[in-house]
Amino acid sequence: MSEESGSADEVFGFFTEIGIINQLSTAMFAKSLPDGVHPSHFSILNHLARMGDGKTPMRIASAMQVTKNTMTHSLKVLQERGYIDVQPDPEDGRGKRVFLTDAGRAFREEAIAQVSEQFRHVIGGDQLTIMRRIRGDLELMRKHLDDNR
Amino acid sequence: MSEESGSADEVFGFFTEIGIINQLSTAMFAKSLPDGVHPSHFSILNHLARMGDGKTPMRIASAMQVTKNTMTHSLKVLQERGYIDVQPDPEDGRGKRVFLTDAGRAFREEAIAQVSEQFRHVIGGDQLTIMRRIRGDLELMRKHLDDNR
DNA sequence: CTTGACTGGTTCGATATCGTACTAGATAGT
DNA sequence: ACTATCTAGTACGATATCGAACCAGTCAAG
Repeated sequence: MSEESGSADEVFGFFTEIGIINQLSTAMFAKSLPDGVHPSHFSILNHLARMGDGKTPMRIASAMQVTKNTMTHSLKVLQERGYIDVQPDPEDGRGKRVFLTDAGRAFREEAIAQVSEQFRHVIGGDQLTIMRRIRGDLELMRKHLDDNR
Repeated sequence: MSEESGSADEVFGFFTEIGIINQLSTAMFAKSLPDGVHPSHFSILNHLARMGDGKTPMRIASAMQVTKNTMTHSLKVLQERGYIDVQPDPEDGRGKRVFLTDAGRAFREEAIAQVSEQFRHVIGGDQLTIMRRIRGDLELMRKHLDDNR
């Protein structure tokens, strides 16, 4: 193998490792969420709670790294469950604004409690140490990929 | 916030970062694959080429971290495309064995070339350095999650 | 042997996601 | 002011994935 395919193997192996960790953590996450609520739905609520609501669907889609189609679908689900309130954007006739309802905020709090409980059994001191150690590098990698996609 | 929710935030942020990297790399990967071939399909071919074919669907499913339902579906796609050959397991009346065809091997080679080409433009020396630096920690984390799910 | 528990694989229904195409409103160029 | 281009959101079809239910073959306990 040439040095190019050697690094290709390295790159592929790296992203494979990332993929497996993502899948295992997402599955664990999904299991600790109440029935029928997908991790991506929770992420939207979490984003709105942390960064402030009243954002447009497109802004949320960009932040969540999904297409606007997916966001339309996810918001419909959250709206049906009464966790968000979607209103027309007063400043842009095309746009909408997404607001958290009290039920949405309550649900998020509850979900965080359940997820924390679940993860407390799996994530120990060693794991936290690893997370803190490589977090910066992960952010660098993410930013680079994001800028060069 | 208490120290527990503090570490919950840390954990959540870490896995979010992992998820975004996974999504960006998968999307990039998918774009550099020929029409209609999903990254997961390629991964199966790659696994069979690297680890040797003749494995059962269940073994492949475990290695790929997907359910057997998904494997049934993926194998059907690969078979329709003529990339694999599925035969009954002579040692187990329930089981099957999956073999790569010449077309499957050729397709894998070609895909690797295309993917390498694509990634060469995005993954530079800095990124390789990061990958090498955190690869060991990622493997530790993956193993831990895998053992404790 | 025979029966009960387990395992490999398939089928079915549900869902999250994406790509393409479309509509309606906004914005820039002339 | 008009037109062309761009953008926000939706609709539709396709697909990957999962969970639950199911069938058929294996295996162990008596």
